[in-house]
Amino acid sequence: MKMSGGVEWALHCCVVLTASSAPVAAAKLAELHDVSSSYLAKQLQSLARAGLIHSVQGKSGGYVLTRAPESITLLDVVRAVDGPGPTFVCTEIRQRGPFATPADSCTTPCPVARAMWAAEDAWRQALGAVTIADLARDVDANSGPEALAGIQTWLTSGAS
Amino acid sequence: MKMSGGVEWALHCCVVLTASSAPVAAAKLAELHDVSSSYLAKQLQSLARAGLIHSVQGKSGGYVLTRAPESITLLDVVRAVDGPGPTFVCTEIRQRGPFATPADSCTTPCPVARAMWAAEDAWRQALGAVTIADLARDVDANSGPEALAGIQTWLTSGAS
DNA sequence: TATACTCGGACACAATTAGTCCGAGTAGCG
DNA sequence: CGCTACTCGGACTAATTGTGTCCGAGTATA
Repeated sequence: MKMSGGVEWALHCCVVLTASSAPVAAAKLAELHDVSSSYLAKQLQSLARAGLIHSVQGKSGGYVLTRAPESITLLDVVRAVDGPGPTFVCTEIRQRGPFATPADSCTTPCPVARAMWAAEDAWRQALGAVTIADLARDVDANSGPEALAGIQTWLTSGAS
Repeated sequence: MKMSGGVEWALHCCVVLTASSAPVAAAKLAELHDVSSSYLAKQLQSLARAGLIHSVQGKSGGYVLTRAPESITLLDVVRAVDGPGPTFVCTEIRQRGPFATPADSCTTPCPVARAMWAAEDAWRQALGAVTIADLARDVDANSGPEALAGIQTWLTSGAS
């Protein structure tokens, strides 16, 4: 069970988009991170479909955050890119085999599934407690404020 | 990102193994759950490699739990079957591209990775707090104590 | 000692993820 | 007002991982 690597790209892109209010093209983000622009486009499309970013077309188009960074959680990004479904899927093993419990007795989910889903909920809650703004602040604290500032000027200027 | 379905099988097998102190063959467990015996064998091998169950060879061989059910957590099973590695892998995006932060400044992990790993830790902690014994107790409460008892007699007797 | 039953690892197949490509659409410019 | 150039969007292909199967090595039993 490995998480889609696109999640990492999407998160970094969201942090970068924090620095610019003007639309940023997918190719620019790809060059900034030195990743495949074609593939990054797919992740950005997922974010757009989920309503986290808005796409503006045309000559000077690109992507912009739709909401304030404080109101976008990591859970939102993960659900958008990696899919909203639960990681653990219960196939109702208890209803199969010679000792199958009858279906009418299965009003509550399987205890195994309950425990696994409870752990997933803890994971989701932890992800939902962190916002993109928190990440941007941490990046500032780590790499210094001049980093994001430099990126911002690089994004707005047409430099390659 | 979907968890390996074998985790579900392995957990149910561990719960069933709680009921029997004698070795249980993989084929028996497969028939009980109505799943592929060949594939279930692979999961049991993973559990054996991790030291959670012990394999007894020979004519009346099978698998037995090595420890008490109270000391086997769901995290142990998940790590054994699904792999111990983290679900989120950091590819150090920050060290790439025109604004790459130099490697010597990367003493602490990327903030993005830190947040993701913190969420994973919450998930693992929740999994580590539940034991196979807890699951068996819940199954008893749900399906009634006669269910596991019947399975136990079915396992020990040579019935097909 | 022969045998039948067990696990164990090596071998194919399928599904999901990763990555690429070209077409539809739109804002800017002449 | 039309053209151009640049953007996103979805459809297509390749690689990796998970799923499922098979047969051989080993051991307790009779």
